[in-house]
Amino acid sequence: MQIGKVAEQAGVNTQTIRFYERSGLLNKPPRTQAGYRSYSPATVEVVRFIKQSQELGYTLAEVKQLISLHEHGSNGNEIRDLAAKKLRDIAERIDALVGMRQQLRSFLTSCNCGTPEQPGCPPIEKLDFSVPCHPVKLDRRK
Amino acid sequence: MQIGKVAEQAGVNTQTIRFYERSGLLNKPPRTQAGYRSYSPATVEVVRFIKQSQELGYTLAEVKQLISLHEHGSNGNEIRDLAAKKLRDIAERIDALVGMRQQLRSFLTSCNCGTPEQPGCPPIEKLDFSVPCHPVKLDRRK
DNA sequence: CTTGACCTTATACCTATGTATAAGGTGCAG
DNA sequence: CTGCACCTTATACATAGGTATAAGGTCAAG
Repeated sequence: MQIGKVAEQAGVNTQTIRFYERSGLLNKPPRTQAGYRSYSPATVEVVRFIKQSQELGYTLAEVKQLISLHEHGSNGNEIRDLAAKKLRDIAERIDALVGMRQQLRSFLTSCNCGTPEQPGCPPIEKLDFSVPCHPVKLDRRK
Repeated sequence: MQIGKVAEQAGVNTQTIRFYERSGLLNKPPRTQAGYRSYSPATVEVVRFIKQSQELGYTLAEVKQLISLHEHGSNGNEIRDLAAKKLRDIAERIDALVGMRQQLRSFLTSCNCGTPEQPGCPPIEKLDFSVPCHPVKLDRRK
C-alpha cells in the first residue's frame, strides 16, 4: 500500500503518517525502487490505534510507550500501570474542570450586575471572578 | 512601580508582563525618562485577574474580551454571556473526559492479560483500547 | 509524449502561553 | 568609579501535534 491509501483508510493526512514515522510511532517501511513507502495493511490498524489512544487521553509520547511495551512482549502489567496512571490523570483534570464549572455557575447565578433589579455587583466580595463586574478595580495604567 | 515589582506581587515573570502588553491584555504604561515602564499598583490586580480567569478556563483571547467589555462599560450581559459560553465549553470537556475515564476503567477491570489466571486478552473483542494487549494485531511493517 | 495524480524531501508555519538568551542602558551603594 | 541589580529590545526556543508549501520525481492512461 502507498502512503495515501493508508492515510485515507485511517482517516488522517499523509503528512501525519510521515510525522508519526519521524516521531518513532511507526516503523520506517520498506521502499519501492522509486523511493515510495510501501506499507502493510496492518499499518492502518496501528494508525487507528494511535488515534484511539489519543481519544483516551494518551499523548503521542505515551502511545509510543504503549507500542514499545507491546513490541517487547509486555506481560500486560506495564500497560495496565500506564492506564491506571492515565486514569488518575484524567480524574484530576475532571476535578479541575468541575471546580471551574462550580465557580462559573456561582458567578452566573449570583451576578446580575447592570440589570434594572441590581445595578451594583454583589458577587464582587465573594468571587475571584468578580473583577470584570467592577470597573473601579480594573483601572489600568498610571 | 517597576515591572519587576508588579511581576513579583502578581506572582509572574517579568517577561510575562511584557508578553501580556504585546498581546493587548495590559495597556502600555507610561515610561520614565530612561524608558522604564512605570506601573500603577492596580496593574497587579489586572495581572491577578488574568491569572484567575485562566484558572476558570478562559484563554487569553477571552480574557482580553472580558477586559475590553469591562472597559467599554458593559452592562454585564456580555460578560454573563461569555461565562455561560465558557460554562458550556467546560461541561463539554468534562463529558469528554468522563467518557475517557469510563473506557479506561472498563479496560482496567476487564484486562488481566498475561496474568497466571488469564493468559489471553478477553477485552480485545470489546474494547478500542485492547490492541496493545494483542501482539498479532500490531504487527507493523511489510 | 503529455497530463494528472500520485510520491519524495526539506522547510516553514500554526495555536497558545509563555521562557530564555544576547547585547546593551540605568541607577544606586560603597 | 566600579559593581550589581535592575531595566530595555529583539530574537529564538519550548511544548504538542500537526498542516502547508515549494520544488521536484514517478507512473499510468490516453
